[in-house]
Amino acid sequence: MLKFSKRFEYALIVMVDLTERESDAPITARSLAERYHIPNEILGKVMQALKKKGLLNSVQGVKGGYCLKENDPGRISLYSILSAIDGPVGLVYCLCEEERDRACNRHDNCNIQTMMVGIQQELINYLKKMFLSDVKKPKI
Amino acid sequence: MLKFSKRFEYALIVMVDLTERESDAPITARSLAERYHIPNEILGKVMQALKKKGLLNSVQGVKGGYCLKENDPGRISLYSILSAIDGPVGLVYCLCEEERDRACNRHDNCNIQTMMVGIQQELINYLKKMFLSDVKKPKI
DNA sequence: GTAAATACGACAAAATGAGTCCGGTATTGG
DNA sequence: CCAATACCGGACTCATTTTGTCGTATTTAC
Repeated sequence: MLKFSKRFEYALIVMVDLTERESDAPITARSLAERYHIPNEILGKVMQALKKKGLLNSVQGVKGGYCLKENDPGRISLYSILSAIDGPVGLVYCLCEEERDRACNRHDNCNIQTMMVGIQQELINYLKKMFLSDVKKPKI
Repeated sequence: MLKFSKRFEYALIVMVDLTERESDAPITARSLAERYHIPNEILGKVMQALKKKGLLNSVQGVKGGYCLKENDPGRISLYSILSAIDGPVGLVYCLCEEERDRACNRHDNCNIQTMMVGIQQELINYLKKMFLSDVKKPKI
């Protein structure tokens, strides 16, 4: 039904939260989970994924936690967050590199592929141009 | 994972097909299903939905079938097709009128709502501006 | 050493989507 | 009239995906 995943929502929430903090002391996943009413373990995995993709740094052990790798919210695009969590954007299977095998069997007589490419590109371009710094002032 | 539904793909395929025909004689759902390798009953329901939403006309009985209600492909927007099949676009539950009850429990301290509204509006605007006549010449 | 935290994999539960089956109604053509 | 065709629509199953849970390591501050 064309919905963002919860995981992406969670990721967005914590990324925005982290950009709004002054201190860059590491924040635990647990404290963020409690603050935003997100299941603990889930948020843990989401943040691990964000770390793996180079969006967050992590510190293990007591007093550990996560903090932004790139501190300038004007350089963190929504696209980087989305693709970190949900993998590469592919509105239909045949446009998703890693899922080509699940594509339809229309191939040569597919009459909508060109259109799909256009829609997808438009969406991706927009998400690449939207940064966390744009939160309060959405581009119409 | 932010994917269009198969039903929407199917709807798009048949709508494009119908705009490319010269004759406006009704086409059976079955023949289109066979042509594009789409399960018969599924396509039937998709086209029924398109009819209900005023995008197609239908003729019952032998020699019956479906044809476009609006013949000018420059007046059929992708948005009208998407919302006919998948209901109103709502990238997250809290932005979907009919699913407010499933929204999160962050409410007042949700820090991403403004951003979400922006993304969704951008997508909707684009889909409203894209018509079937733009199929072969996608806007970059 | 213990407690608190990340890291990670396997699993369970819930939600969604895709597809099937059934019977009904309308219309054409013989 | 009758049979065949095709639209209509609801209930259901099945598969996939998403979401969430559990358990267990590993790291580190104190």
